[in-house]
Amino acid sequence: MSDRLINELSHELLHFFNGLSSWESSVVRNSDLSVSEAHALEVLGQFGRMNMKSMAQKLGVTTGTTTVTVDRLEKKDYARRESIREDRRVNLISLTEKGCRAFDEHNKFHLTLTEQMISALSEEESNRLLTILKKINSEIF
Amino acid sequence: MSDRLINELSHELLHFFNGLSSWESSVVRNSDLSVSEAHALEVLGQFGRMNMKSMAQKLGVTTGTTTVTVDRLEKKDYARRESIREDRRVNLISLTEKGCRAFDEHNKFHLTLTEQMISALSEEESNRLLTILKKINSEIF
DNA sequence: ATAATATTATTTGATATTAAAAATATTTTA
DNA sequence: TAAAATATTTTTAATATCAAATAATATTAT
Repeated sequence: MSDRLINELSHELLHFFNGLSSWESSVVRNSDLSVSEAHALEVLGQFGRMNMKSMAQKLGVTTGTTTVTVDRLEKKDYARRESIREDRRVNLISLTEKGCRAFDEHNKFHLTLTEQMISALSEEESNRLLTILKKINSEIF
Repeated sequence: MSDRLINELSHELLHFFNGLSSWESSVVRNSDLSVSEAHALEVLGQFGRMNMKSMAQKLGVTTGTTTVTVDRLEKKDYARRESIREDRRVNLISLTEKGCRAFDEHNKFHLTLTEQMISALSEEESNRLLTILKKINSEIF
């Protein structure tokens, strides 16, 4: 594979990633949530109710850290803990009404950004991008 | 533009972004640097010597935060401050030898990831991805 | 059934990181 | 030169993180 392609692509990917990052953090800054709280909200919104351990795994942090994050989300009424009969050690975490609304709201920002991107591309290119991302996501991430 | 395309693309973009994020943070965790230090190193490596203000802008944080980050990079001998005659308020920040090596090292990781992505795609798709990213980067980010 | 082991979540103590405000230093401009 | 603008540092308070210890509960082996 040509070095030129690798280098250029790496450079554009970095630019793209940095663009997404600063866009995301400006959205979060304008919200009621900290970065880690927002991340937790996304995970809960996307994957639904889950216990602390798998939440910690999805977030890539320890369960201790997750406990603190969930405490804060609970205090702000974005999430709740529920215990289950089958295993009294376990807490299932899920979004409250308010949490769901915040997740939807956040999602709208994502959709808006996606629309912006699409409008910079032809319809054919947009479809190609979708195909390409699906491949990369399923094979690498 | 079709809702289906927007939704799917948004979803894949989020997945892609999360994949990149956790990949990046695992690389950083295995290094001598914190996330913000690594970010600063990237900016300095990519854009070269600059003053605190423009560095803060590139990083998307305040100059106060940047001062602290540069302090740490300086202490670890990754970066240095240089003053200039023309304006004694100004410090120009640049990478040391060690900083340059770390930047190159970090860059190698990026190239490796890029190669992985390319190997999941056909040559045509890789070129298409480059074209698409260039468009998005120049028009949106 | 009991004892040993494993799992899940929380708490604690120590650092690291961050943003924002206040203080200081310097340059530019009127 | 005095005032305004700019750049930086310091300080403060909030947040984030981890590792280790603890508590509660489940599971497994004897």
